[in-house]
Amino acid sequence: MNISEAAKESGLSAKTIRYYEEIALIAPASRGDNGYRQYDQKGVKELRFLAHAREVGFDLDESKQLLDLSRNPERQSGHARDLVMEKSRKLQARIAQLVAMQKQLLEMASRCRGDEGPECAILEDLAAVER
Amino acid sequence: MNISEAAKESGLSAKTIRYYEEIALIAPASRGDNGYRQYDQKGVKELRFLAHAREVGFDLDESKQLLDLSRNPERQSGHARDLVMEKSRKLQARIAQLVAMQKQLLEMASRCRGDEGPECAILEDLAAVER
DNA sequence: CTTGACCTTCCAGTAACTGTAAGGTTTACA
DNA sequence: TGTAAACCTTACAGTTACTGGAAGGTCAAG
Repeated sequence: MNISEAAKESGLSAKTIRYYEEIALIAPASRGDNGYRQYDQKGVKELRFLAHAREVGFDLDESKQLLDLSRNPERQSGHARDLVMEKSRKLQARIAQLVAMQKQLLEMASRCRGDEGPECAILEDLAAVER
Repeated sequence: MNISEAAKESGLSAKTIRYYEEIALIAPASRGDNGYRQYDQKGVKELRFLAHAREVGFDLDESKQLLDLSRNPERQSGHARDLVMEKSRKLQARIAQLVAMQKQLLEMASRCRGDEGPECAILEDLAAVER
């Protein structure tokens, strides 16, 4: 199958697939007589794996580690688990940070009349020395 | 005051301040005889404003809009409020997305023994067609 | 007078792509 | 048979918001 079908099947864009090949995240695809990249089910499965890993928040480096692990029959499941738990911890921290931002935004908005006048606590909040 | 003191006072790095000047987010600082950038309280206040806006999640473009608003005495508070509410909505969506990721990570981890053996539901989850 | 801590500019690199240009191939249809 | 749309290719630039580093000028202390 050509790259656009592999894209459809995997959930990645054709551009992204070429990019993953370029940075050696995946092996170079075999080529047809016309020079077009050819993908089989095995290739698509790897692409899907990467798409899913990215979706749940792994960066490319981590996704590659996971993929290498999945390719290795000698693997230790503890490695995959460690990666996931570490990611989960980081994600938890990031969520807490965003929740705090959100709270502050709503607080600022509630103290701003939001009419045609110039008075706005939002702008004062941002200019203040400490928060 | 020199750039490193302005950095300390504003919470930005000296590098970042130069960068903000370069992209015209702030006006070019005046220079002393030695060519060093000079900052006064007004300049520091703008830098602090930007630092705070970034901290609560605005990107540089949005931060600039807010800063322009704060500089304009003819401003309408509704504009600032709109920016904040829009950001709040986007943040809410992002948080929901991260929470969903987090949930999935924990679910995957719970189904992986995490020992020296190769069996690991995490890797199967990632390889699966749909989730 | 030299050492260290400043400051300057400029260029490269980061993450993970996306956009665009310029061109070759394939397929459908009139 | 011609041609236009829809593929494919590579290569390079742009994105966001900086950070790091090199090469060199300036300043304050001892």
